[in-house]
Amino acid sequence: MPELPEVEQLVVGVRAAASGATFVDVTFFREDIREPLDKRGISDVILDQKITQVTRRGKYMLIHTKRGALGIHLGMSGRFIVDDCSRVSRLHTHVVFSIQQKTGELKYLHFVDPRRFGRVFPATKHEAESLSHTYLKNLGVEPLELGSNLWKHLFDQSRKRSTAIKTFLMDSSVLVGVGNIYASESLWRAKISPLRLAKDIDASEMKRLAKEIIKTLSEAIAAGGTTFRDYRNSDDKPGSNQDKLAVYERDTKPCKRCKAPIEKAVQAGRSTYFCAFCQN
DNA sequence: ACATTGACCTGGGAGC
DNA sequence: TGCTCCCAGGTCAATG
Repeated sequence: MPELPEVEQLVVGVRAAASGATFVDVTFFREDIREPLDKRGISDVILDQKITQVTRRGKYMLIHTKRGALGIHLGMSGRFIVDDCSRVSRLHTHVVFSIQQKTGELKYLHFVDPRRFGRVFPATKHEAESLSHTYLKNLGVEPLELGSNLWKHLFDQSRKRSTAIKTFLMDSSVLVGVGNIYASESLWRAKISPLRLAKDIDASEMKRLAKEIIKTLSEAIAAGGTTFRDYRNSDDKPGSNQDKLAVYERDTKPCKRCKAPIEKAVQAGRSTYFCAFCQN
């Protein structure tokens, strides 16, 4: 569900509310989310601990304390809402964290996830700092951190990959943060067909693609993320980037560049949207 | 090592 | 209205 821009938005919101605050309580309402909640481990890492920083790695948010970090992944339908109220007013609220801000004010972090594909987990200090936790250790590069070197990384990693370029972009061991929406959007902007094999993309095409990935993600962050269905930021508000999408869920509608009808294909079990006329 | 598929869940929309 | 079927911003284990 949320891809890099959405998680980045979330991190900014949680950082604003939680930096310097202290975890004072946690209540678990449901333990059997994707991985059974490690209540003991979570409590050990956060309770009575001050929040030192809030960071993002790929689609994971990490809320750090002196003892380690609380890891959050929203899966497809998760929300993480900063609320003034502890009352569980939303269906599928699985965990509520109570924090006390520096001002003494209490805030409540609600983890809500209907489909339960998300994750809430503890990481030790070492696992959090060296990113060696099981969920973090195999993640590929951060597109926005690599900048102008991104194309070279993608180029090198793809030389022997006979999978489609779109599927390759969504491989989190290569590159993090690009999911189903932004993979389609970046390829449209770069005028590259999602159906082509990764190894067949030449250097100049990969430069174009890398540049468009960075632009696509950055613009989506600036627009507050993309809300198709479930995504909400930490204030429980939708983003506005869905209004700017060129191809995602626009099949049969005219291409914004050449007016040919946008097509839909299925790759690795996921829908891909593209213009067969101007993406080559 | 790499590619593909199915499994994990609930909710909403389309079609009958 | 109500039913069934299909689809959805992601990962990961299992299989070839």
